[in-house]
Amino acid sequence: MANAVVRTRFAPSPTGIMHIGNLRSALYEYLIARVAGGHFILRIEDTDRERIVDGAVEAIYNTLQTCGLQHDEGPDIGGPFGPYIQSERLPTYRRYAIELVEQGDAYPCFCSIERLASLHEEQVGEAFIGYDRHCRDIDPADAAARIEAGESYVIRQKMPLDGETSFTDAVYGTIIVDNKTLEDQVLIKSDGYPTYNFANVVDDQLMGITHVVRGSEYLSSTPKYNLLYEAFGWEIPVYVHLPLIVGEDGRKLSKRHGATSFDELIDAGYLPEAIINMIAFLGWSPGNTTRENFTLEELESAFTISGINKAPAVFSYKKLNWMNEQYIKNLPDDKWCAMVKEKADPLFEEKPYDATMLAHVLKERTTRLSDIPETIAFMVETPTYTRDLFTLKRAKLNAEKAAVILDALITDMQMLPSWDESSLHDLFELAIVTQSRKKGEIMGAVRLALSGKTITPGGAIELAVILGRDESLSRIKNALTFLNESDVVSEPV
RNA sequence: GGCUCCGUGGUCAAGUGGUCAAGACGUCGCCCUCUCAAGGCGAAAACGGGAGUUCGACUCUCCUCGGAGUCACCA
Repeated sequence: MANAVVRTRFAPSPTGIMHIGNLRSALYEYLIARVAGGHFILRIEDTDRERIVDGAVEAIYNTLQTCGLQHDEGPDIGGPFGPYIQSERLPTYRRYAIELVEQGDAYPCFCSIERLASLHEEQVGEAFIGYDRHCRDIDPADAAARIEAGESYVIRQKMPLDGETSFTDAVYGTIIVDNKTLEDQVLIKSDGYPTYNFANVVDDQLMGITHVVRGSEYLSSTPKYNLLYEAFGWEIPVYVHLPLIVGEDGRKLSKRHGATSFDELIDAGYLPEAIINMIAFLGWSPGNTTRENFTLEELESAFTISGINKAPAVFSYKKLNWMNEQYIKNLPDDKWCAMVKEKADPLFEEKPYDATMLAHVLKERTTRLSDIPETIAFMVETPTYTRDLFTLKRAKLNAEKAAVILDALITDMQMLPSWDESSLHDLFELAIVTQSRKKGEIMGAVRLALSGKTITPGGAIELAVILGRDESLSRIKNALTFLNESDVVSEPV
């Protein structure tokens, strides 16, 4: 095992959304393979025919691709150990199940669902004993005859009645359980499909999986899988159980905790790279550095199994926000500009605007892409002014002063040969001198007139560039009109 | 309830017998500043509890408390 090529697999069931817990499992599985120069396999576990959701498999492909978690083998690209969809491997599971029955490690069970249900009811309040092993000792010949007669049955694993089973997990260490706490679990269901409990063992073995990576919710059933490996005489893989991702209330993350699927996070305006970086650090840390921003590529060489933590981790949206801001700030300008345009174009419609400047201004002010429309809404709405708006305490600006300032400025602005950042900058700097005003007064007055908002992304010059000459001038004129007409009680300037 | 696991600031976490117990997010304050951000500086904030072992425990042992997971013909 030590010198074998590391092979890991991501084995989701196509039951709907890609939960971030699943995504993190996929990420760690991918990373453990990549770090060791091994292979990452995708396998679809669709053995529960009732829970299959249309389009779920496509969603899995899309998510993996969007995140850059490229698999080496899988249903869509094939590989030497296919098929990679469990529903296409039924004969294999049956063959192995029969082998187990023949060697006495499993048995057919004819108990009805109803009988099982009443069994559970009787056990309420009592210590768990599970299935009562009613069919465990049926004579093989009788059992064969009943199967022949068409009676419905399942195949159950025959657990040892005493002794204990132990195994060593790469993150949780050695775990020991009494065999008498193990139930004779179902291996093959009455519909002929295997259970996860059986299929995952058979497939992991047949597909040469060396490291079984999965959530810690499987920790307590792992001894049962090991008994299966032993019954077949197979080598037990390295187990890497991952701590749970929980919500703010400490419970297993679920829908009620907010956006918990990859798609929802994307819709909310988070970048895939930020999501990956974020979940990489949920339950893992590099240890020898305090750095927290790692790209997928960097993780591919930095990841370590020993850095995986045991305690459950709370998913923090606040930290995700910060992480997303970091990634936005590091985006190449052209790429960021395209993202901004995607959000801004529909708002501006036919109105012209300077997308480059808008992107520039938004780059250090955006937490989530989905926040952009609200942030820039004022740019496409006609500003409504109040005299209070023009009161800037620190710049010592008020409505009266603003009227004077803008009045003195508007002509020069109209005459400005080139409406660009440096020209506007020079014009305002000159005004500061000629009007003997402080920068805050001039800039503040213009910014307020252009936006109608006390808080704006960017300052006077940036807004003027974004809005363009016509819109800017029109807004300043409107502001001036308002200031003059509303100036009922004139105060000394 | 049985079994299994977990327990360092609000959150993510480093720490592997000797540290004034890192760092990050968030929070608060200051600086910068045409607003808001960004950025810079600084602050508050933790080893669940109790016994041991030891010259010395966050680190080892036991107990206890708390939390979680699991007990399906779901994965």
